[in-house]
Amino acid sequence: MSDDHSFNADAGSTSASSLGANFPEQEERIIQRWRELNVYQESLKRRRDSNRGSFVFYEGPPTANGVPHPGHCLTRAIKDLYPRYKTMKGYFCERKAGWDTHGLPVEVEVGKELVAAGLISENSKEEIEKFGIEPFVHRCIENVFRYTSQWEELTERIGFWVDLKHAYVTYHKSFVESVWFALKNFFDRGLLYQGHKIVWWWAQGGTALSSGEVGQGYREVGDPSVFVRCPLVNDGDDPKFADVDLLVWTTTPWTLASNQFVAVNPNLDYSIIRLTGKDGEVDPRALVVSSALVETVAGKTKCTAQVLATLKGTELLDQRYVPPFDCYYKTLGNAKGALKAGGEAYCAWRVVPAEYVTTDSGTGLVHQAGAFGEDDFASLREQQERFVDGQGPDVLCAVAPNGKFTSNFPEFEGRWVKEADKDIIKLLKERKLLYFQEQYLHEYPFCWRAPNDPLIQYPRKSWFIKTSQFVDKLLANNAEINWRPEHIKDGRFGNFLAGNVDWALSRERYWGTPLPIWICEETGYQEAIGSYDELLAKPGATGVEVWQSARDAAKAEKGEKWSEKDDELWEHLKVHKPYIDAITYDSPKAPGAKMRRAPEVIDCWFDSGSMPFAQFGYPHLPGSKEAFEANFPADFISEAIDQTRGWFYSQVAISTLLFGDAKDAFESKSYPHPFKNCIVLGLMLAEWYENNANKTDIRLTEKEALEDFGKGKFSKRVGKMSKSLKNYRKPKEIFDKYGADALRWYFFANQAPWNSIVYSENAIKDSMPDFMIRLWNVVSFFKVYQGIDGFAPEKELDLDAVRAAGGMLDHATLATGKTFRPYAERAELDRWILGELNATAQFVDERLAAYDHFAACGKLREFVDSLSNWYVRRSRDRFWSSEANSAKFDAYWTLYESLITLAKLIAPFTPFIAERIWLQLTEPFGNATLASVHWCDYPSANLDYFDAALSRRMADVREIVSLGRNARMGAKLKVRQPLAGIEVVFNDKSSADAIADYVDLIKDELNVKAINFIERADQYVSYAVTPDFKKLGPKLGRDLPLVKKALGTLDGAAANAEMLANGKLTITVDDGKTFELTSDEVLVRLLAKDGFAAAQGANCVVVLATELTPELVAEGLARELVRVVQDRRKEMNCNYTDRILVGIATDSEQINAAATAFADYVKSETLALELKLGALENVEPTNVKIDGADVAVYVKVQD
RNA sequence: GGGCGCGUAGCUCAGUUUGGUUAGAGCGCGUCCCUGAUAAGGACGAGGUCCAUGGUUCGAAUCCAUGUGCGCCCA
Repeated sequence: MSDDHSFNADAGSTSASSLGANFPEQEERIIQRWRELNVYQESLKRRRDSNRGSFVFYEGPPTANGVPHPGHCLTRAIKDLYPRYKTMKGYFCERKAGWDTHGLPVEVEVGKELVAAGLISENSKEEIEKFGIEPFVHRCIENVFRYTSQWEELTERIGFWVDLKHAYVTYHKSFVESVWFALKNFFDRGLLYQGHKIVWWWAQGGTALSSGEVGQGYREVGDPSVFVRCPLVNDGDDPKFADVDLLVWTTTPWTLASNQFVAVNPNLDYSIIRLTGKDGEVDPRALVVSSALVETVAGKTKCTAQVLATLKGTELLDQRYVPPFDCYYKTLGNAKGALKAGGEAYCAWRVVPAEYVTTDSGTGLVHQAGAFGEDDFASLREQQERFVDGQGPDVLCAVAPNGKFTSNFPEFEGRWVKEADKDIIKLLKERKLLYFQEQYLHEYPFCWRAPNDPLIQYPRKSWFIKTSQFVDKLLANNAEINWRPEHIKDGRFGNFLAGNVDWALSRERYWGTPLPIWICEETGYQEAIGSYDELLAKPGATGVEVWQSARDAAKAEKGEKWSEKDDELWEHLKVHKPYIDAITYDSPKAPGAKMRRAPEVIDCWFDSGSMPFAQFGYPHLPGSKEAFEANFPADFISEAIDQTRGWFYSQVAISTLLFGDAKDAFESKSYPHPFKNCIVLGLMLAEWYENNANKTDIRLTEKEALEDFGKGKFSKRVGKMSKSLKNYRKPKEIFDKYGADALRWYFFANQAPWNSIVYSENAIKDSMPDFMIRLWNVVSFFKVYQGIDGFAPEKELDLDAVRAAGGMLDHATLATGKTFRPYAERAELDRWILGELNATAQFVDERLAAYDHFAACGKLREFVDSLSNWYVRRSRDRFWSSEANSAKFDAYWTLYESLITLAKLIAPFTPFIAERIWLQLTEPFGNATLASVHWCDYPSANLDYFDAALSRRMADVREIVSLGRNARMGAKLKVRQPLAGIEVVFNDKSSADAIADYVDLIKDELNVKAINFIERADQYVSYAVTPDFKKLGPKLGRDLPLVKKALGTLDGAAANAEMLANGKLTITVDDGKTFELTSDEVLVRLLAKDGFAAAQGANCVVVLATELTPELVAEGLARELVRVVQDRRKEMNCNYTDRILVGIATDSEQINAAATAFADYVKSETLALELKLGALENVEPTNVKIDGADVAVYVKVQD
């Protein structure tokens, strides 16, 4: 590292030509440099013992078994921004990468492969088990890291600094054992239990589907909607319930055999009605329906209804009824159980309450079969809760896992439930229990792997974590988290927590963290195991040999190719299926019986939520306790909003249960944890072009669509990225065309991070000019003239002192430069931009500290605009002047310091261009300056240098110039034509005095000879007086509109005069009241009068002198000549310093005269040694028209 | 069906927490200017029922209520 600057950041550039932008190419070079110099690792090392302490970042683990897409670019960019910023602020911020490796997505991928290879016939559990769990799991492991290299490439290319070498991996033994530790803790505290869960079940395939899979398979179908009579038992002998049927509604007739309850909404009104048919026949049995639906229900069978009684839903509760089928009723109909509250009640076939029952459709009474719907199951659970344990209703289920009826429903035994619907309805009709049936259109899920198989809801045994017991704590923890945007806290996330249900943890699959529960084969006694060693230490533990022999066999097969990596892999495999299943031990409860593992694996979200401690192998690995303590909780995490119920929840839930903040937690930690700040990102959308004739025929760019489909034959679409449609572009395209900084800047600067963002090439491209390109042009400008003028800060500073000060070239260091003058001695323009620089640094730092990079970007963009379009533009004369005076050095030092500081300020946002600027500016210092801008301290602002009055003055000056240009435009007088002068009319003199120093600047900018500031000029302007609403609103209230009206009718000039004379104004309004207004309670605006070349702004009016004298015209022509010659120089690729000879040949006497009169001016502007009237020999002329005359211009470089 | 978010110029979005009477930016469009910083730059213009309705208020894009359209998540 002795020669840090041997790297030429822009090889091939020469001092007298500008630096091409070439962002992508230069970024690749910088990546190379970072790699070679270990810049990231070094940046950490430099902060290891920082007295600022550490800043903790958690990487939410992506799944590496898919290709990274544009959405991942966004998360990785945001995840990089804050750690970089905090590192520069002095914090030690490690960034440990991680990989999510378990779960169904991996299994599905592998299953597909096996099908494609002909190794299994279909992607089903049965087939996989036939194939063998062992080889299947091995294939899963291989699959997990299939796209690792693509991920690593993307990570490096986008500039995401993260420690990939020491990444945590969820299938690693240490990680799995950490997860076990947490689960054992939960089990021992009674928080992990076995229960039932209603799942979407693919009966033909014998497996449950995850919600994501179910979501893919919804289709609109027509299902039967049936209205069934259930006679009330009326054992209370209430006369109003005699001969009454409940009219019960369902859309799944096949579940009626398993009916257990009828639900009503306790808050609704119900009516008992008597129906009379069209033919006058009176129904002998009355019906109970929702009062709101009486007419609708009666109308279905064209009956008229007579209301016999109206009652509240609550009055129906606990009424017993006879279910449509007696499968269970015949034996259990009179079963009772003891209630916790005392007394006893019938277990089933009662009316129960359910708030979700509505009157939108049906009858307001809903059939409930606990086995076949989540709502139904919740009702069942609610009922079970009322009873003493074991005495309440069990789940009734007349359907086998294969989707066929069991012997409990003998009429239909062996028939597929969905197919039986029709015959079930027929049977109901025969038994006169069917009131009405119709078709009902709704969305219903089908299996995504077998699109003709409808899914059914079905109960499965499952392991749960009692998260619902901790709702208050989850909410208390959540309340302390700083969410960006804020509404997540009480909105989506808070609501989700408030409605918490127990976490269904287990999965009946193969590739996942095994559930660490061992069960006695005889007594059912259960134990949780916290680590592999603990397991082996159990009395009578055996079964390791299964793993051992498999490993030996693998080793033998691989022979010499066996490596350390294989050793590691097999070490991890120890804790996975099927090897872990082979391990058994002696049951402590039954002599001779074995403890065997519960066969399930766990939800992979539990893995990711465990990463705060599992990434360190806590608490088993040596040093893990220290590592965990030092890195808990995280200061910052960020993911997209889809993680609300994913990683955000899994982390908060596990952390709250495990670490709580009270005695019932494993170890008490104060809220919030496990993260303090979280930026929730919006969704990334794709943009594509769709063939109007065929919507699946798409193109990713407008150009391709135009070529392939033809004009007007396609439409632009914006929407979710879809793997199947392949409607998004590869990140690499953007990197290669515009660079990673361009993409990062687009993400950071274009919208608040929680808004959804379109991944659009045009949008990315469009966000470049006003920041990246403008900034680069300034750097390029600086380098060009620095080279010409030989401005060399490294020669003015003491290199040892530079090094001793940290090599960061901060203000104090630069101030020791020989020609560096204190700000106070510099021109207003310099003091202005340095003030803006400090204000910008202050603002950006403050916004980043508040996790508000969007606002920070706005400020940075504004500063670059000021620097480029005002500071450099207005300082060009000083850079171009041939004199080496202090004004020139001031300009160089000001620009140099601005760029150095700016490079540091933007480093977290656009790390590549920041590095490149830093290297460009510090290269000559050799190793006296830091080798990377990312090792620097983040600039600290000194607001003493920011003069608010000066900032305002400059804004006024810019406004005057803008108005002047506006007036020129109106008068059609281009800026190249000099004018005699302008008059600037102010309302008060102080404004004019304030900007008196800028007369030359304004004259130059507007190309006029003189400026007059005048205070009142009634010939040019009139005055409009309006109230200052903010001040007068509270004071005048209702009278304000009257005052406004009165002010509007005043003679503005007179009112203004009175105000200036007395400092106040007395007005009488319509109803005769009089008000006295002080001058700061009203606003006076100037209005330009018609008939002048003038423009009005907020504070002043600029009036142009439009008369042209022959001298002014001649000067204008001379400037035309300069422009033509400069154009020619550029065409000829002259160096900036080349001297030339110029010839002008024209018949226009005016032009000849102008060339003669302004020969010196033309020569100095164009670096011409000679200006000849007439042709140059052996030179091709350029023919142009100036002011209507033909002119031949000859330019030749002087050797 | 529930929850959350969003609705501002042709397009993409700021502004809304803390109400102030002339609502901003970029892109695109039009007119023009400038140019040895060139992946440039600048000025000006056209373009807005700030989703709708009602309310609070001297005053509403902003606060409240209701409705509506879209998106996301869940059912």
